[in-house]
Amino acid sequence: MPRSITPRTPARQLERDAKAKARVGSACDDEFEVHSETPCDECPLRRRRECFQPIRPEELELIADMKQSERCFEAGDVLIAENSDDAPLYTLLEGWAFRSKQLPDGRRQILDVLMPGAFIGLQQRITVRGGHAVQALTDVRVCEFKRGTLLRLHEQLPSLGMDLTWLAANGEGVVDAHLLSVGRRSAFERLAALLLMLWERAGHFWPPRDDGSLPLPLTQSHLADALGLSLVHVNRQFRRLVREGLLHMPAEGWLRVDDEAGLAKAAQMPWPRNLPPRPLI
Amino acid sequence: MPRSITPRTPARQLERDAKAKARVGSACDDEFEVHSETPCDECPLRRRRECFQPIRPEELELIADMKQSERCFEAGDVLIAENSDDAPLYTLLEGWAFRSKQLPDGRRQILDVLMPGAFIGLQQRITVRGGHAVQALTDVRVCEFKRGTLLRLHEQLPSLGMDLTWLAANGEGVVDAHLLSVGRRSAFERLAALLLMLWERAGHFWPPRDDGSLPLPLTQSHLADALGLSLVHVNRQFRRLVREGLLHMPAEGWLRVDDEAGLAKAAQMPWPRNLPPRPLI
DNA sequence: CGATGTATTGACCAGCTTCAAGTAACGTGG
DNA sequence: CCACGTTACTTGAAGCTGGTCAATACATCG
Repeated sequence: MPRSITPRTPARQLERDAKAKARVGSACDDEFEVHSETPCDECPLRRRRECFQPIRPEELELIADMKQSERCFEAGDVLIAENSDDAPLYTLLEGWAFRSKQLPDGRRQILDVLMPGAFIGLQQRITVRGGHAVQALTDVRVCEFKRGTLLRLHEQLPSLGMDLTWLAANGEGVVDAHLLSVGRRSAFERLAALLLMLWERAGHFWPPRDDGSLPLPLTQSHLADALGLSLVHVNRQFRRLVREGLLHMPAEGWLRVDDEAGLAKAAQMPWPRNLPPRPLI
Repeated sequence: MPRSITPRTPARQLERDAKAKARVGSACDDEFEVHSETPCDECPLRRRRECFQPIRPEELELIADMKQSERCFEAGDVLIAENSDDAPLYTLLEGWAFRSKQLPDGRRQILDVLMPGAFIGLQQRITVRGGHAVQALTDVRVCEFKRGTLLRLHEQLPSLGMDLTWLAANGEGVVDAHLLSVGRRSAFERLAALLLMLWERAGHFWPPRDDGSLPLPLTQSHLADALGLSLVHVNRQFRRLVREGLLHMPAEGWLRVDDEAGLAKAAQMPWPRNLPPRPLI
């Protein structure tokens, strides 16, 4: 299986991502907004009890204290460059993003897809050796933390330090699962597994449209880079999933899974798979 | 369809790994040794200043306090099963091990190779959803920690809590790099990259033999499972690396890299790549 | 000395990439 | 309003990477 032929993402695509930066019109008007619009104790994310663990008042207070500002990025913007050694620390508040790494010749691997609540930049702060890039898939709003946040969270409230360890360890688990896919699942299984996971996670944050579909702001090119496949082959396998009645795309950017159990079977995944609530910092 | 795409590790192999458990003759006589043979403040691992960060006396004291015992496993033993929800916490003291995940039908992906100093079990303690298995490649000695170690390290010494976060985040970085390989490197590049990484890391812990070779207790079958390739194809690419004069195996289980720069070039990797010292807990 | 595990090699073929071409949707500027 | 450029999605044909099957060699071991 020539996954090793390893498709090289056309330079065109990478340029496109960069060019998106130049676009105008975003959900937020000021990229450099300095004041926090939303007080942490009213953070709408925390109301999603099924996603996030409850928090104690003193924890919330410390987090609010470490919050520096909110920032907005537009779809395609690079939040963190791959080799930045002084990356900021964010929590994703709204929108989609992804983490990726690249080979010198431009081949790109998407490591993980980020949804609200994701804690961004932990690795860059810690590991010296080349980290990963983080890029926005949609317009995005993040909460930026002050310098020294990691240390202070650990020192002042060990329970939050524990949460940081939790987030880091959980992140590794997510990549582990993805590596199993890319290494040992067929193209068909791989795509099924990824779409099922995205469908499950997206359901936690966005309400379905009237037709039951959820947003999926990944292009097939993104899916290809996430799965280690070529764009063309992702398309073929996607068509097959549709043909078999497991899912369909009512509109570009919208996905509807019609047979979750069937998709899970195609993906060789256990189902259902209730994810426990996670810490939100 | 063919699950054929992805090579399925023969059941034979997995059985073999299990059977190894039954073998006799190991470096340690008693698998259930309860007392710690080595006081933490004399831990020989800590003398490797180029690998591990220095530690303060109060940190060392707490760690020693949390140490429960040392245990030995034989090559092939399963230290942690893939779906155990109550896994212990270890630090690898001697020997080699690996982390892996499996699909229901037996296809196996090796996620990471573990060498001395590796902190084992963090993910299982944290993530509920199916974790990974940990298995010994050679006879192995580990330091087992008491229950509640994670919490106490965080609560009593935030600097150690920070180290835990460091280890977890770094672990994710390692898997990220591996995922880039499996997803986007050709078979040849992939094998070169893995061997180069193992060569580099092994050099930190084991002295070269007279012929300059280092131990490499992975069979080609292990390499295949780590790289998402078939055993046969790993062999072909390995022969090619030898043919091109980049490395060779003077004896089974021993590797000698003859041209590090050339291997790095074949692997599409930056070189040299000096790894910073890491925390040792 | 057969049994087992590991490395090696050849022959064949299939999964996936590449190349190429074509459709559709959208925004732009004339 | 309509050409025109851009991006995303589709589909077909050809060929390469890497999988499968099979057989050999070689070591270690009870």
